[in-house]
Amino acid sequence: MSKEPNQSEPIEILRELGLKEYEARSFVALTRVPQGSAKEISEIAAVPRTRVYDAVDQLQSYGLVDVQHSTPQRFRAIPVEEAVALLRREFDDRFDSLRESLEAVEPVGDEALESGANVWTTGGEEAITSRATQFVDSAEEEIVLVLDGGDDTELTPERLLDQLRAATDRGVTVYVGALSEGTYEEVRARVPGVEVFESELEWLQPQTEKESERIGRLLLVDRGKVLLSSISSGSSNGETAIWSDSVGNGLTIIGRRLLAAGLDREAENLDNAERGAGSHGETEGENRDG
Amino acid sequence: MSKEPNQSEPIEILRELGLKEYEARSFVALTRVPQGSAKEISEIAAVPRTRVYDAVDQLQSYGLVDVQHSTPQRFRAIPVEEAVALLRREFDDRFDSLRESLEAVEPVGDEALESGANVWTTGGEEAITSRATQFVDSAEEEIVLVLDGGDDTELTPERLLDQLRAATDRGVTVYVGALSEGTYEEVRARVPGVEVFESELEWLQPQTEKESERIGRLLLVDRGKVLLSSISSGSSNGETAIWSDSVGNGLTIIGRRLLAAGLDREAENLDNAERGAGSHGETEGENRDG
DNA sequence: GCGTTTTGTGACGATCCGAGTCAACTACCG
DNA sequence: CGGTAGTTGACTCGGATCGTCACAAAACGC
Repeated sequence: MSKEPNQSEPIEILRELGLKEYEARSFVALTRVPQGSAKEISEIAAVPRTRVYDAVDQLQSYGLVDVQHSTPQRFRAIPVEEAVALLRREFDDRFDSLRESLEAVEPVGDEALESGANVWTTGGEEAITSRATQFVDSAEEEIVLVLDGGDDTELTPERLLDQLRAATDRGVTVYVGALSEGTYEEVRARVPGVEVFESELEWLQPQTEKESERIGRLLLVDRGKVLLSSISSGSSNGETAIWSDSVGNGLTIIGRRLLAAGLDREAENLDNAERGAGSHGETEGENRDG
Repeated sequence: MSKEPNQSEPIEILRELGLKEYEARSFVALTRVPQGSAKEISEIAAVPRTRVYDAVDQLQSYGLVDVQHSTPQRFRAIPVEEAVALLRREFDDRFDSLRESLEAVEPVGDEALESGANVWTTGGEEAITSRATQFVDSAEEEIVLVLDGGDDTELTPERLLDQLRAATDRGVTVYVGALSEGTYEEVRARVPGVEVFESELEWLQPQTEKESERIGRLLLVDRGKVLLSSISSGSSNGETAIWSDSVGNGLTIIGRRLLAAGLDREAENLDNAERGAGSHGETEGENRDG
């Protein structure tokens, strides 16, 4: 990927950090040359000459470039190291302010929070991992985790594995169903006390080729909390998860049944437990392939 | 209901972090209540009800809120702590990527950099302090620093004072002209070996009341490097500095003469040194306004 | 069961900001 | 003195966002 230095990447990032197109382009151009005039910048950055001045003016007020008020003017970017450090500090301050101000105005609601009584959905790999970690943390007896590993995304980050091990250490039984060799080995190595089963859950993977979504992770904690994430390969957002921490809802029933195929080797009796519940048919019977 | 004026601050910050107006408002509203429906959010956040859905949808893809797909839908913000951490991580990644990509494409220029041969201007307190610190660091013999302290802005941050002391430790003579009592004392306490003079430089402060700019700091290093910053009280950007690290230009001459009033007590002879130079005028006399 | 209210989805116009172009003004050079 | 290059400001255009509305679907009350 080092074929053609994609100089559009830093521009993109700088835009995300709040710079305008011209500002970002001009700055990147300036980092590629010891110093430059408006004309040179215009040529390197593909920015209209007459707009370079505005852009650089802004950049200067940010402290990212130095300006020489000669004729013609000459511009110079501060070292990359310095620039990144500058921006980082700036945003760090914002994060601090954000937390303060958010915590300051938070109290408004008076109703007690009725935590976990239904099914929620969460987006974003980070947030989902966070939720999964919380679930694992709260486990008292049993954890069942099925992963569709062996791909690009990192569904088993350090902290999640750490929490899994912590769970085993405190006596929680951990079952892991791995759908790929890599995940299988990795989990086994990191979490010694785990019970790994190569489940018969291959059907979790795309059943119809056309579908652009596939299962990411499936987590069942203490037979009451369930998290199921899907990953859309489309251009839209990445991982989305539905989860619940309350027992007795449809999702839990489904989750149990999904896991039953792999679990009944380990604990056959539990299968019976919700077989009764399943027999009268959930309305949630989505995706029941023929 | 009750609109506290300060709840607009987190919204502002969130916008700076890339969220849209409605997204920011909705999120802040959600942090103020354990959970809420679209209607409630609409009322708290002053966002059109029908647009709450779009906003929350985005927030969910960011991982900042959880969505309950019931009827009516219910929304819930992740804890503030978590949200800030999430955003912080996200931006940290961007900074890393930025640095990598910037350093990857940097080499383009072929002309050797002719460092410091003229007058530059820099914007932003951070960047200016950075530049000043570099100057102090490079000092070998003498440092002259005049501060207009006694105000809101922090023109003498820790690191600058530290560098000043380091300079004295390595044998550099440091003169400090303090225009206010507070600055005077602070510098004296932090930098033991310093020569402090209460200069006759009061004229550095606004001479005409209408002017909205005043001198921030004036730094002269080794009789060759000069940094002069002004602070505009206006609505525009804050501190701006002009500086040069080359001897013999007009700014240096001016800077020396400016300091002469305070310095000739300490070293009267130097005043004569550039009196001759100033008389016949430099060719670099750019910006010779008036 | 039926009508009303609330909720969710989509579309539409208004508005704002940034991108891009142009022309005029100023400073430098021959 | 005229030509060239540099610099600034004003202008148009387009896309994104804001704000409103209309309508279908679902829930609720009688």
